[in-house]
Amino acid sequence: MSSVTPIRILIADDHHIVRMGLKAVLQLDPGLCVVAEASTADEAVVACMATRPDVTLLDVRMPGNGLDALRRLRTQWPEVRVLILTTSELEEDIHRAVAAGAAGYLLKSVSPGELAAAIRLVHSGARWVSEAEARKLAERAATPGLSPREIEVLHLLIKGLSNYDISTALQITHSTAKAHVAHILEKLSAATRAEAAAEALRRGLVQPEL
Amino acid sequence: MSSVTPIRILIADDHHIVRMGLKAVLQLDPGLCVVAEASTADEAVVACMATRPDVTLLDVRMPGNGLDALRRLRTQWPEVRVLILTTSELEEDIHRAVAAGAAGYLLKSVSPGELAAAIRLVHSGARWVSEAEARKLAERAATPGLSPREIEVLHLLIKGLSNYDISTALQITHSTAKAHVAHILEKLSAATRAEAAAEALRRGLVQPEL
DNA sequence: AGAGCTATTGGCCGATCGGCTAATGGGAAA
DNA sequence: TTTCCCATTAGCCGATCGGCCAATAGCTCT
Repeated sequence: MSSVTPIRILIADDHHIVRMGLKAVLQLDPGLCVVAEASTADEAVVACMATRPDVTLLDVRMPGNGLDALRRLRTQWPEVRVLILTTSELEEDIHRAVAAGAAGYLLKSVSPGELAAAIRLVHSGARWVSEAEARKLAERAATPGLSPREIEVLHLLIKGLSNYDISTALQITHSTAKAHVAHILEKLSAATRAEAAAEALRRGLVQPEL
Repeated sequence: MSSVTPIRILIADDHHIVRMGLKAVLQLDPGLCVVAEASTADEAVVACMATRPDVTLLDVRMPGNGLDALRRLRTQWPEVRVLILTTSELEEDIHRAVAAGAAGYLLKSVSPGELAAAIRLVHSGARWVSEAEARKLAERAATPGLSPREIEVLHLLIKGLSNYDISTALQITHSTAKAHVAHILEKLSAATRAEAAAEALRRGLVQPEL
């Protein structure tokens, strides 16, 4: 029926293999048309602004930070419809993406049929977050977020610093460091700092560095 | 020159998109030929034994455990040449794969050219591990591994259990639990259990559950 | 037969943790 | 303005941690 104007799609993913796979999958559907590709966050912004696709498939984990690209796009072109397509199942990634205005969130394990359906949904103005990810979103929404200062403390805690060492590093008092750690434990529902460290990594609140 | 017999390849990956991408990339090279596909570990074993490909591209992270599939293949057919192609950069995954007899280890961010080159290398009998992963392998080899019992303790430690709670859970003495934790801290070069937890997750020694 | 690793247990001790209560000040939201 | 969150500081106290030394026993490798 609506075979007149295919949906114009931009693919933004740093994996060459994935880009090829997406093109192969999408070109099987006559209602879809890949109009541009990008392999970095910067390229994605440029390509999106230049070609003005109907839907952008974006990986949040890519060189230059895909999430930043999403934010930049939404700032300059609020009507842009970005469908996140990634392998990250971290609560934090899902939450940040949706908070930044993503129109949908899909894992790369998605089947071609579901992908096409999600693209059409997003193009029609709806939002689409896959079931498992939506559940994580709900969980995340129910728990309080850590303050920026607490995230700082969390980083040091994970490096194995004691409360005293943390207080020295942040130029605050031992009492204050203790208070931050206590808040972190409470917000993460952790009994010990070891559990808090594991939980923070599981949620994606901090990135394991190096 | 050697255009007579193309290298026969099996693709084992649970992502439909990736399988499509690999086929698209590999079919551009006349010296390569995809003869079969699998989307689970079991399928991979069956397909590999049935088609006897020259090289198998295998993702270690797939339903049914890709590593197990590798081990089963190597047991039944020791000459099998398996090239791991995955997104996992965890030291533990790399180490286990190579220890299980993988002929190579590549990340999915690999370029088509490098992929083809690696396939040819592996087919010729050589091993190929990408540079960054080889470095991690070397680091890993230099550090002592945790004993099975220590891994057990590690799991409980990450859940936030105290030494006493660990001793109760494992039906051992407080002293023994303390000793295990002390060994864990030493082997992971961690000053505290929080750092040990983070390091263990970073290396992939334990999987964040749920 | 030693050497080495693992699992186990015991005790001592100072440092650190985590819970508790309480207070101040700034900024933001209602 | 009142309320709420955040960052900050303070003290007390029992529980826990992490380092240290020492010992027994089983297993494997040499």
